[in-house]
Order: sequence, then C-alpha cells, then structure tokens
Amino acid sequence: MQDDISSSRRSRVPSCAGEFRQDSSIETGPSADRMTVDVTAAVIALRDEQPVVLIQGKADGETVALPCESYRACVHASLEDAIRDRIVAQMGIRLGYIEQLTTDLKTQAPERGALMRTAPGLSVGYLGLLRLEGNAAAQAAPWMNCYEFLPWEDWRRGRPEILSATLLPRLLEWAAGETPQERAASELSRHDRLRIAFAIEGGKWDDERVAERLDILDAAGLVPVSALRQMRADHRRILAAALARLRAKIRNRPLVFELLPPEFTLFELQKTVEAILGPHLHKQNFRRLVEGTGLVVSTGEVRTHTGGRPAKLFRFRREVLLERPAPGVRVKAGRAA
Amino acid sequence: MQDDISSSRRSRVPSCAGEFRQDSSIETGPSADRMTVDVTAAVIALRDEQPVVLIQGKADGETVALPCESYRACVHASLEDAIRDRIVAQMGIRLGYIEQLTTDLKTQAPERGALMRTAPGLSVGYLGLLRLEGNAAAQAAPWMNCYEFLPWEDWRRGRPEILSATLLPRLLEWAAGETPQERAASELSRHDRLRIAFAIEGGKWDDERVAERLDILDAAGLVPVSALRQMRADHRRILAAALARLRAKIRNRPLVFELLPPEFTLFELQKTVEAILGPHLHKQNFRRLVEGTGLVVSTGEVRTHTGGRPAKLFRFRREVLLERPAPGVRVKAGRAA
DNA sequence: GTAATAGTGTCTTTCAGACAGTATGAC
DNA sequence: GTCATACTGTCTGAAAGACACTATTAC
Repeated sequence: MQDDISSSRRSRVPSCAGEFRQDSSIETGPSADRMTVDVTAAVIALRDEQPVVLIQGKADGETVALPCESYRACVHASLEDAIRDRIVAQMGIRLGYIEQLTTDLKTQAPERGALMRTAPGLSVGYLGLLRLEGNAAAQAAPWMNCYEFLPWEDWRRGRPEILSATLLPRLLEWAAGETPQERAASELSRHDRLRIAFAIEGGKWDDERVAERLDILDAAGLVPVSALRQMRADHRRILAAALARLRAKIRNRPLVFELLPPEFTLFELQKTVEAILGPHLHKQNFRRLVEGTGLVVSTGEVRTHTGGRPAKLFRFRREVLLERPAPGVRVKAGRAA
Repeated sequence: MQDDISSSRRSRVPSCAGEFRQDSSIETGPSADRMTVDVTAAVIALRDEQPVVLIQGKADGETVALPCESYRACVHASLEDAIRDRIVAQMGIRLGYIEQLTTDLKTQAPERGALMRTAPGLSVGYLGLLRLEGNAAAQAAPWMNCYEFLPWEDWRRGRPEILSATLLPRLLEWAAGETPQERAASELSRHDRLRIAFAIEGGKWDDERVAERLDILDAAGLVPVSALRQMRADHRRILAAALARLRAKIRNRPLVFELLPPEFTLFELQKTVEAILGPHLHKQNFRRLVEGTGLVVSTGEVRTHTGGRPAKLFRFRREVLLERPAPGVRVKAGRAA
C-alpha cells in the first residue's frame, strides 16, 4: 500500500471521473484511494405476529450479524445483486422487495499498538422484505425478533419497560453530563435531543426516529445493556435504518403486502401493521381506513376457526397504484409519550 | 490489475469483513475488488423565486456537471466531508444542510474497440441546501434553474407545456411499442408505469415520483429532446433524486428554512414552497396552516414596499421541533392531472 | 380616490378517533 | 345459552379547502 501525499487538498478545479473513461492509469488513481465495499441487508419478515430479521448463522449468545457480502465487480452485476446472490447462495432464499439504505465508511476502531494497514472500506445497507408463508427455505433460515436488538422500539404493549426502568434514567444522566463546550458546539442540547427522540416531558413518540434513538444510546454508552441482544454495531445501525425506512414507507406505499400472504383477514393486516409501527388504531377505524381507501378488496372467501365469527378474506387491490398517488396504510405518526 | 477467478460464487458461508481487522493481506482482497468512489452533490438554493442548483464551471451550451469529488481515505474524514471540502475549496462555499441520497455503480458504457481497463467505481449522491442571502461567495458561484434539467417537474404555471406537447405523445408511442416478452417479464406494463408516473388518464400527479419519471423518459430515449438542458446522465439522476427527496422531506421536516433568510414574509415562504412542490394552496389556507401549527412566529417587524399593505415578518420557530413529531409544511401530495 | 398586496372570519366537507351496538361462529 | 371474535352505524371534533371580506400601503 503506497501513500499518496500529492493528492492532499487541491485548489485547482479537477473534473471528477467522467462517464466514459479510457485511460485507467490516470483516472483510477493509486490503490490507496480504492475502497473495499461491503453490502449488508436487514431482511425483515413476519412470523407469529412478530417482525423478524434474517441473521447470519445461529445466535448462541454470541454477537449476531446480518447477511453481508463483499462486492466484487467481476462477480456481481450490481450492488443489489451482490446481496441478493449472497442470500440465495447461503440460504436458498430469493428476496422479494429490496431497497437501498445508506452508505457509510466501515468503522475501524484503532487497535492499541497494532498498525492498521487495512484498506479503507465502504458499507452499503439494504432493507429487504420477505413473505415466509409457503417458503420452506425461508422458514428454515435463522430469524430473530427485530425488537430483541431494539427493544425500546416495541410499543405494542404500551411503553416498553426497558425505557422507563433502565434507559431513560441513564439517558438523563448522560444529558446532565454535557459540557459547556459541547453545548456551544452543537445546535441542540443533549437534553433537547432526548426530548425530540425519546418523547420525554410530554412530547410525542415519533416511531420513525429509530436511527436517531440508536445514535443517542450509542453516544451515551447504553447499547451494551444486559437486556439487549448483542449485534455487530454497524449491523445494528443498518437494522435501525431498515426499521425506520419500513415504518416511514409503510404509510405511503403498499409495502405491508410484501410481508403478508396473498389472502389475509383485516385483523391479520392490522396485526402486521402494528408489529411494525406499534398500536395505532381501533379495530373499527382501521377497517374503515383500509377498506375505504380501496387498498384491499374482499375475495368473497372467509376464514373459519378464528375463535369467533368467521372473518372475510381480503387481498391487496393492485389497481390502487393507478388511482392514488401514495397508497399505504395511512395511520398517523406520533403517539403520546 | 490482476484477475481473481477464485472468488467467483461460493457456497460456503464466509463472514464478511468484521468491525476490527488486523490482517489486511487477507481481508482486503485483490485490488480488482476495490472500487474508486465519487461523491457528487446536488446543492439547491433559491434565487428569484426559482429553485437553482450549483453547477461545475459555466454552462455554455455544453453538458453541465454537478460538483463532485473522488473520495480519498487519506484526505477526507468522511464521505460527506469529501463533498463539503470540495465545495469549500472550489467555490469558498460552506454548505449548510447535507443529506445522503443513493449509491450506484458508475455507469461505464463499453466503447467500441477500446479495452475498458478502468477500475470499477461507486458514486454516492448528496442533496445539499444553501441560503444565498448574505453569502457573497455563494451568489458568485454558477447556478442554474433546476427545472431547466427537469422541465416537466415545474407545475407552477399549470401543466408544463413540454409534457403535453412533446413528451406525452412520444411516451404513449413508447408504451405502445412494448413487446409481449417485456410485458410478461415485468410486473407493470409500460402503460401502467406511465399512468402512475405521469398521471395520464385522470390519475393524480405525484410530485415525489421525480426519479421514476426520469427513468421512464430515459428508457423511452426522450431525455435528449431539444428543449432540455444537457447534463451528465448520472448527474441528472442525482438531481432528480435530490428534488424528490426535498419534495418528500419538506412536508415532514422544517427544511424550507434552510433556503430562506432568517426573516421572511408568509408570502415569501409560500413562494419558496411552491418553487419546490408546485402550487398547492390558496394564500389564506397556507397562512393558517403554517401559523396554526406553530412552525413560524411573527417577529413584530414588517416589510414595506411590497406593492401593497406591508407584510409581517416571520421567523422559524425552532421550538416546534420539541413539540411535534414531524414538523413541516404539511401540504398534501397529489394534484389533478 | 384606485390598484395592489396583506390579512381575517366563516362555511362546508372530510376524516380521524371514539363510542355503542349487532352478527356469527365454537363450545 | 355463553364467550369470543367479526363487523356496522353514528357521533364528535379537528382540520382541509373554498369563499367573502377587511386592512394598509403606494401612487
């Protein structure tokens, strides 16, 4: 690995690499400026009314990892294919929906004494969605409940215990420990960041601020709390970003149906939405909301043995894509703290 | 550049590069699998009630480019810093808001006869926002109206002329030219994609589907129409992604204020929102919307010489961040076609 | 005064959210 | 019959959207 001191800050105006390049010896630069690229996916599915995420290998108390792959230009046609192919090769699962999240530098903590001569690396995150029903390979793969890694995000049984009992008191300490220098350097105080992200002091819990909350917990050193499943730090971030994106998008695009079987009852649909977003709507209103907007249509069939009156089966009404600009389960954001 | 045939598809389960690496000779792989990384920004500002984008150099009828930089791990602390530093170095402008868009493989059209020995590359796009007021360096920099590159997106004076006159007829031809094979391979027909993206046949124009529309126009070969300013294809995509992101986010986050001076009249605020989104609201309702939600607060000052009655000046009310989960200019999506 | 822009009051429609109540199965 | 779940009807309050109207400047 050779250093490239000559390439420090320039004031001339270099045009960056054009679309069509022919002279690689000039354009590509020294290898020190080339990066390895990892592609990682948080693939989310629904099992037993729980949002679950596909993991790598088994989780016997060890640090869990998401499926990931090193991108190789000579092998993979695209970044997306790299992670798709990886999951097919390893588990025989073909992903349905896939969507890019963010790209970050790979974190490399400097090791004491050891000279870090690793190549600089990029990490591209993806959100994947998968329907488990009727997919034996997928059902055989290792999944874990998303909320084991982000337990403060699960509001289905009210405010999560871990928040009030463990995290909030320690977060308030963290906020109190802010130095004047830090306060002056940042636009928002630690306390205000807490108020916005964690809805303390009467704010509203914004279910989409998943990544922001993980950032704060990280900064406060609270991620290695005992109640939490361990996961590679960068992968937990990708999972948080995936959950945030899914929560945001489920409201505007018909993404829930990627998780459900083709036919489902309205109550199953509601349970699925609530597994992702938290409890939002009374049953009656949810029905009206989702039927009234033309998002689903009855198949005429019913499901018996529900424990009570048989439930009508519904299917996603694809035509809604042509009718409404942003079809999704339009439940409101924000809830009382 | 050496080939690495041994690295083709594997069925074993390789763990991808861990967080902390020590042995670079094993982990980094051959240089063939390392990528050059470009970082490109669509920096948007407001000038004379027009949304403008910062461009590279002058545009004398040539193909326009956005500011971009090759990421160098030894120079730039982060991807974001790479583009920030670039814009400071070249134009002396310090960006305010910045946000990552998507990461794609750099397009490399194979040249006839020429052996393409370029390194594979990634391109990371960014959206930047800038306030021109009181920023001499920024005012001196070269800007162009965003809608010169995406004229079909400007609905401020009603349905854009270029749509009905030039694009739609040719798009319908394109839709009619769909082969049965293509139809079978894709979930949506060309015609349905048109209906969704371009709101033909009574659909609603979804102002956030900017990238989708550019994709279709590209596929139909319509981007090099004469009425359009030429821009590097990959940069036009980044601009489209930036506009889409800005349109989506302006509704949920107080982003408009990054474009406006600290004090402004409500009409100026409305004009700014409309420059980005298109005409959405009657003046009276816009006032109520934006004042009623506590997004802005009167400073007590007025602006005279407006041509009529003096207008009260307002400023962004930062406290709204603490009160509401998703504060933004909550105008509705979708409009009649 | 007129012209032009700024700003207010109010009506209607829509819809989220909550309530009470009915329907149909398993047992 | 009871119990549990599925489903329907209706009320209320908030807010979107449209309209008519008043206010304050420049000229």
